[in-house]
Amino acid sequence: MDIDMIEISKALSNETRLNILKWLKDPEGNFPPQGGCLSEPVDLKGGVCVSSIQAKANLSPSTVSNYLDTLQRAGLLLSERHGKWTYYRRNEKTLECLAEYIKTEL
Amino acid sequence: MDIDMIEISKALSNETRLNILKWLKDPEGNFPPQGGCLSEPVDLKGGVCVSSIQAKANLSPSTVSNYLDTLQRAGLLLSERHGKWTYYRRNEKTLECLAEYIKTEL
DNA sequence: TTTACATATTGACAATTTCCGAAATGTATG
DNA sequence: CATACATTTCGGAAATTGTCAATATGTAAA
Repeated sequence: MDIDMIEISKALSNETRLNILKWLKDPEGNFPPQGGCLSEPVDLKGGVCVSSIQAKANLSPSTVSNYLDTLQRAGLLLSERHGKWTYYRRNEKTLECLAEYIKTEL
Repeated sequence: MDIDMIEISKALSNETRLNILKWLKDPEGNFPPQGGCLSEPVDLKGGVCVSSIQAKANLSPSTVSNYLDTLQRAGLLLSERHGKWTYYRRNEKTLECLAEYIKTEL
């Protein structure tokens, strides 16, 4: 796993994006139940759809979509599409690597 | 110790600033001997003066001075003035707290 | 105290980022 | 297929950042 420290730092240097990351630590506690409208039951792995995140962030859909993309490109989030919805969840692997990188390389 | 994650992330989202932080992990290996012009011998604690860093970064003095200030305001560097020179060194405490913060809070 | 040098601050301009509304795309349903 | 809805992409205005040259400040030495 390679850490693009600049990309990650840029992604983390915004309050809302930081909040999204924290909120997704506890999806059940921070968001309404997900996947209720899906025809087939799917394991969403704690993923949350864009509109739930958008409602909590209180920013426009396009901005939130953009933020989620930024976090994903930095490797901090994973996304999975089911029907109309895109579910985003944390990429714990990257977070672990990041902590390790800071401890040993930085 | 409180971590201002946004301030720190902004400071880290620039290649040169990231390099400065890494260079300062090994001051003896990366910079010429420091403090040679001081009248009294002082323990510089691995600190490196601005002009040495500027020479290695290959940017203008004002830019480098600015970058060092940014890193210091984020708590990542410490500075100490001796005579005409300002010696900058890493603030390991913040780095440790940062890694810990990412592991537990983020 | 005049000079020289190390660093910091200021002012300017280009490049990038933030954030939105509008438009486009994908997907399910009538 | 036509519609509705979730999300993404696009285009642009405002704010921030990158970077420098010029200027200012602090300090030591002549």
